[in-house]
Amino acid sequence: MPSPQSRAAPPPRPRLTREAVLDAASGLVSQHGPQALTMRKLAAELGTAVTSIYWHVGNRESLLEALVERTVRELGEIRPRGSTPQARVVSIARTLRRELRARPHLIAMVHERGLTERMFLSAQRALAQEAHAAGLRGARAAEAVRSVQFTVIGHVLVERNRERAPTQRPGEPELWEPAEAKAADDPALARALARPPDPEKVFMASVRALVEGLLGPPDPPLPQSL
Amino acid sequence: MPSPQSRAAPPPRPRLTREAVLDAASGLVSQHGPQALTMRKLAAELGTAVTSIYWHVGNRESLLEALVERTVRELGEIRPRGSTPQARVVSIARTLRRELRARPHLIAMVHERGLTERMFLSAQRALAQEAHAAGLRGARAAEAVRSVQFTVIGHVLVERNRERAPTQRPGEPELWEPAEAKAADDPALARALARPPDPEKVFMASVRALVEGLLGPPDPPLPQSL
DNA sequence: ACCTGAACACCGTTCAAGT
DNA sequence: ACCTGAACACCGTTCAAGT
Repeated sequence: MPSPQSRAAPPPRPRLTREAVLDAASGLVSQHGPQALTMRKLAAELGTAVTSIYWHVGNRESLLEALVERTVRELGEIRPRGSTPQARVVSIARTLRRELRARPHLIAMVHERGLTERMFLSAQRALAQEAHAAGLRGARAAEAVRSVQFTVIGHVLVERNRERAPTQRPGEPELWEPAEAKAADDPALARALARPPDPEKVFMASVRALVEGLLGPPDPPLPQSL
Repeated sequence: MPSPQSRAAPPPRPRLTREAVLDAASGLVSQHGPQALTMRKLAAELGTAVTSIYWHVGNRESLLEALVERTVRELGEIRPRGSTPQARVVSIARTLRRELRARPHLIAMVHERGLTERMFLSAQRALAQEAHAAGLRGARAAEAVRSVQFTVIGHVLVERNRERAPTQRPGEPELWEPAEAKAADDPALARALARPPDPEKVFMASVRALVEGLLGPPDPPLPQSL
């Protein structure tokens, strides 16, 4: 007898709980996407009747909502690094990108439910501080904050889009092949566009150019030996 | 007798055709989103048996694929306007934004299937030309093209996200209310962030800043009186 | 308070049969 | 070549009934 107080009871399946349901659901979604989450599969995974799940989480839609809510909450505080406002804004952008890319399916669900922006509120505060430090004030500073915010979120969405893309015909390679390239005035440009882009490079180049356009070039942090 | 060759035939329902199926499906999707497109509703709309549809389009998934294909094809050629490369790039960005926002549901489907980028190939060509005209060459020009491309697509995705968003609690207004604003060093900034952003303004500010960061300030088109 | 199976109304898809 | 209804395997959800 493994446990003294309950003899002959069926194996120690712990009581079904809302948390257990969410965990199992999160597992299904993380691995195979939300379409893999059916109430019947979930029940099988949990070893309960389908209808028990309804008692704990209401219905499928509010189950998904709970998962999204959890994901939004999980995205932690942002700690900017760097010695100039420009560098710190770039570091915020970088951190956000990394966090988002770690949870593709769940982030997609957050996006579908229109909560992407809410997930970014703490980042928004950090950006506001840096805009202020760079000398921007009032409405202009707010505009800069939002430009960075929209651009970062946007790039992450575009990247995700590219990753899910099936092989595209006609794709960039075909369209920028030598034939076209000869006609172009810049063969090196044509060749570069024929290669698949490095999304991280594009992201960093965009963010740097945007930040410079918004905040201007950084002040030299210290008088150098010159 | 309305038509001589066929007396007593049931009303002149024209033969079911692939095009008719696509049109009806497109209507359902455009108005109520892809989840409103069920094979049974579609059949009812067309006045045929559910199974007839399968003969013409295969199955639901390839029907949706055909709709997406159509949408990608419909996005026309881009005609840049303006007298400097900078202005022309901005005009390209503007046009793309408008085209995309005219077909929200279909564009979302293009996005879900990872074809957003393919839809942008003609725009990419136009951007490459402008980057070249601005003096960028080779890999640097390609990077600029992609920065603009990613940024524009990204902003459109973010905007769509915001539009579908349910009212968010806690939202920006609550989080940037006076209480917080007092603590901030810039009350005007806090007030500006408490107001809902004007997406068009954010878009234009981002694109302008990005283009300046990438291409530099435009040359004066003509020597001015000074 | 928690769990259950039966039943309902919906799906997409296949298939043999019609014309 | 085109269209049909019946049937299958799957859904999410409700509900009365159990403990």
